[in-house]
Amino acid sequence: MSFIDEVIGWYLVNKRDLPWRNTTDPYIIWLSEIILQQTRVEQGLPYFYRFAEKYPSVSEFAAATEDEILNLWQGLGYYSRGRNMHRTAQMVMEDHAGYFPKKYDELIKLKGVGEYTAAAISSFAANEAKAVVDGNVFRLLARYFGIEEPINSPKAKRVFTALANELIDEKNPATSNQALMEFGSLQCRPKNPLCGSCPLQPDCEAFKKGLTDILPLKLKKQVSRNRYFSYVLLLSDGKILLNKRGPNDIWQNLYELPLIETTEAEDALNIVSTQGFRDMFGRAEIKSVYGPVRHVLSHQKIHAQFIVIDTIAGQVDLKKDSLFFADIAQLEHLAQPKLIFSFLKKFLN
DNA sequence: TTCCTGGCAT
DNA sequence: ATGCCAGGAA
Repeated sequence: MSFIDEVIGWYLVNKRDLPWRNTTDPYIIWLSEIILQQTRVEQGLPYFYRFAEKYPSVSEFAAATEDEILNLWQGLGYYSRGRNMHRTAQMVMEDHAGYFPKKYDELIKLKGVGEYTAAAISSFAANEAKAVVDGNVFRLLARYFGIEEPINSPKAKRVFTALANELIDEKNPATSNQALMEFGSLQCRPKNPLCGSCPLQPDCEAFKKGLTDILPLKLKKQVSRNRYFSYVLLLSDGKILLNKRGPNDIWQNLYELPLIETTEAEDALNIVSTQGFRDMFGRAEIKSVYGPVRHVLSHQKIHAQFIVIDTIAGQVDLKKDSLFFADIAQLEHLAQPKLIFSFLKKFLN
């Protein structure tokens, strides 16, 4: 039996029953695929249900505000996915009369939809024979064929996509694609792959050569930079001072506390005497300090401390127009990075 | 603690 | 080539 037939046979027996596998609605499939980018099924599943329920079709999604989308997205990470989805929903309403596209060539034009997602939606919704190549497929192919090209090298995507397109079952592209990913995810998993029960074991190059632990090869990522965030918590009359983050940095359009950033770790006492702090708050009394709290992103390590201060609201200078007072009760409607909402949740309760 | 996983945009 | 996020595993 051929490689792909083995994998499909395994899939039909072992597949998980996931909600987006029981539909050919490209909107629902798109929803699930974007949520599942860089995200585990178990983590994405509750978000998928929330989005599918609140926005049953692309028109409801497009009618929402970006704040509403990001609020529902809160905690999932990679927030550009949420922002791009919002723009894409509006593109679909305007350019496609509300009919979500299902052909690869149209899908690839949408914001946040790259080669993988376009192949996934077009094959699942319209049985287009485009091979999906996600992390699971990279790993499975690298091992089975003993490919030593690092999967994050510049040419890797070309090489693996070409191979996957040769292997795809042209008669059942949707099942073929699902099967490859599910097999990679559950059987040929990153750590401790289940070679003992693997139907591909006899022909697997990595297994035969004892290379399952080192394949796929991956170039080392560079070190991350340190950033020191001193957040200022100012409560006044049941209101809290917030900042909406802007472009060209992490957490775009999300809400956080007012922030003094420094290049080194600084004591809270030094922070309140910086020009940036004085501009915003004038003189203030430090009531307490929490931290440091470390928060790791792909290329940055955030060292945060939270400085609780006391001052008179009237003295606060809101000249930075991204600063504003919000009702505490309003907080749950404003999307915040995990670092912020975890702290506020703990502090305010 | 540290390490690792995971698509797209620029 | 590099930045974006969170959480599970080691």
